[in-house]
Amino acid sequence: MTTIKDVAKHAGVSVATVSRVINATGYVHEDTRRKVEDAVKELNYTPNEVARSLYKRKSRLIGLLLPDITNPYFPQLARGVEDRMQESGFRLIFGNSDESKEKEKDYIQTFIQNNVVGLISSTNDPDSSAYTSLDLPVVFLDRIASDRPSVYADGREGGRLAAQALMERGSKRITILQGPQHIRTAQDRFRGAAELLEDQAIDYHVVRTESFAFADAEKWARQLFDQHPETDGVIASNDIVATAVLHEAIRLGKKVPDDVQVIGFDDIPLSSLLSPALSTIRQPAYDMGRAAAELLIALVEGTPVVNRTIQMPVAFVERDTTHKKR
Amino acid sequence: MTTIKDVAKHAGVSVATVSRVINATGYVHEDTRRKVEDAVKELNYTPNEVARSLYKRKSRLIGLLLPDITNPYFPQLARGVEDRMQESGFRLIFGNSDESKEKEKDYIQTFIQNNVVGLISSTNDPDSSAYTSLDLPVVFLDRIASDRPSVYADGREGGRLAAQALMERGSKRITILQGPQHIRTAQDRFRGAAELLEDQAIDYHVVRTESFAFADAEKWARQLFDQHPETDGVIASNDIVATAVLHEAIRLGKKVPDDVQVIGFDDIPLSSLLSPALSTIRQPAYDMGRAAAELLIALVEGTPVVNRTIQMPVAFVERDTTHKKR
DNA sequence: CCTCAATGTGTAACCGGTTACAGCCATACA
DNA sequence: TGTATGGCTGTAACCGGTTACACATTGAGG
Repeated sequence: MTTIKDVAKHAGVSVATVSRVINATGYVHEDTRRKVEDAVKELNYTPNEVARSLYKRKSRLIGLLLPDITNPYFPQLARGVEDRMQESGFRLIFGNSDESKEKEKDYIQTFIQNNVVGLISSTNDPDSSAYTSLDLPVVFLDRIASDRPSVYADGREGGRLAAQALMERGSKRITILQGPQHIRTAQDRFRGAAELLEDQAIDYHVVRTESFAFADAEKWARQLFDQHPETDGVIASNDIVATAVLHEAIRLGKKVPDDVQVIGFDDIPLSSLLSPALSTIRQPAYDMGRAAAELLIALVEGTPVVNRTIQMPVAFVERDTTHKKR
Repeated sequence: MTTIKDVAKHAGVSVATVSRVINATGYVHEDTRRKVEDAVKELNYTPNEVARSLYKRKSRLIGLLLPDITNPYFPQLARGVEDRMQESGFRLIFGNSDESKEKEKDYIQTFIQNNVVGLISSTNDPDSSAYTSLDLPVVFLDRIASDRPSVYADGREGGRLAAQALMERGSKRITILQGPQHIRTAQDRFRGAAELLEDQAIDYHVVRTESFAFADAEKWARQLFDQHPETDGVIASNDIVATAVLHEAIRLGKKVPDDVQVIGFDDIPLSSLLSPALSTIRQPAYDMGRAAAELLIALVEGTPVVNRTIQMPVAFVERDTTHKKR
């Protein structure tokens, strides 16, 4: 490995001068600069980030903590984050937390040990001491921390949109799958939907669900049609759960959307490929990832930030599990 | 941030002794050890990995380079890698290459600058100088580099299995979607299928395809039924492409599997959720990720390795886009 | 001709760890 | 009693950069 000393020797200058050239700081004579640049090129030198990071107590690394990259919603977030970070020369250290506090703490610990300059996390508990006691810039992604930087979609509005879509398309006996209690964004969606249905004095039922995993979702889908067989409209807590509902409905010989309409949440890539294609509330996951990255970069670089919490818009995506409107 | 000096002062010993305690090296008196351990606990000290890494010229970081985490096949690989690495205390620096050599080089560069101890890559060109000139352990994942460590599925056998499955289930006029020419694993699948059909003297056509993206796949699906309308069996280059074929078949009013059978490759999570659910050749993506991680760890730690190239088994997964066999 | 500021460069300390080496003490053994 | 040996600890060099500071040179202005 070639070091700054090699370059200095090769160019016949001191390491300080080489450092000045590669960082474009201080005074360097034009001729000297050229000599150094030639040496750098000739020796194919690139500075060791570790040494830099040690002295500066800052790296170009960002920690990214997601519950599970295997869940089809998260790759899009991750990609958005990565693309934006890459544009500004930051790299990602990545971890799956499996929603376990233990793992989260573990990762945060090693992130710090590696001098990351910031952290993007989709945690269920932004108020845990693991985060509050951190003196790193943190941005919460797809999660809400009232007074701290976060980027999330307008779940409340999403819930309303879903309820309204079903209503307008003739569903009378709606069942809402509530989504995990400990995930604030899921509860916002639920509240949005429930709220609107109550306003409109529409009859609805609620089925509690505990996770977003498909295997569990099948169970709740069964339970849904078991307990509320008269249901003619389902608002699922996300697209995975909606898919399970769709399958169960078909298994029971119900026609979708004629016997029962289904709406999901997220608009993961899968949704448009199902048959019937899933109507859903779209979250702009990729853009959310980018926005979070952008926000974090501003925080890291000390650029003044006007909006520390960014709420992204959601939209109803009409496909084939809901009636065409007129 | 508390440093080793703080701990040393607090415990009334030298930094060397503290270092010995936390690394369990050299001689340390039992009483001293306890004092140091207490100080560590009290100050909540964890060693700075960056400083360590600088002196040792080795970190606990691994580079992971995938084409696109947004493609549903890769998260499973990534997760496998991550889980195994995590078990041995390694962290991942992650990047999407988009199959661009430029980006690959860029990432490899910064991986090196961060003293990663190894690299796992799904590159299309393992023989590029970017890899051959590297003096880091590299494991190629889902890609084949004849003489260098790699983990991949048996595509040839997969192709054969696919062809055989269609044949046994009565397809007479089979079309194979060839898959990108520059991806060796895709060509192996193709060759396996073509091989078997030739052996059995079965009539088949080939449609060339250039990528795995869904948007492109729709185009080729159209082309397929356009050029070879009599096709009664399709071997797709992967599940994404198979999904597009499935959609096109349904759009054309063809019954699947009665008019045309379809087989994919990969068995991504999506496949079982489609209706009809997609029959496919399964690659054990998660396990492949784990295996690659395991191999790399052995390489990094200098453990003797017997098999530097690991070929994982594939299997036919019978679902609803092929006839049930009797 | 003197002074001062701007330009240009090198020396050495520093970041936070690891480790070679030297030195000290206690015990064992001749 | 002298000496070798093992146990234990501290000092300081080192990893590869950055930067404070000192110093030299040059040209402008009085």
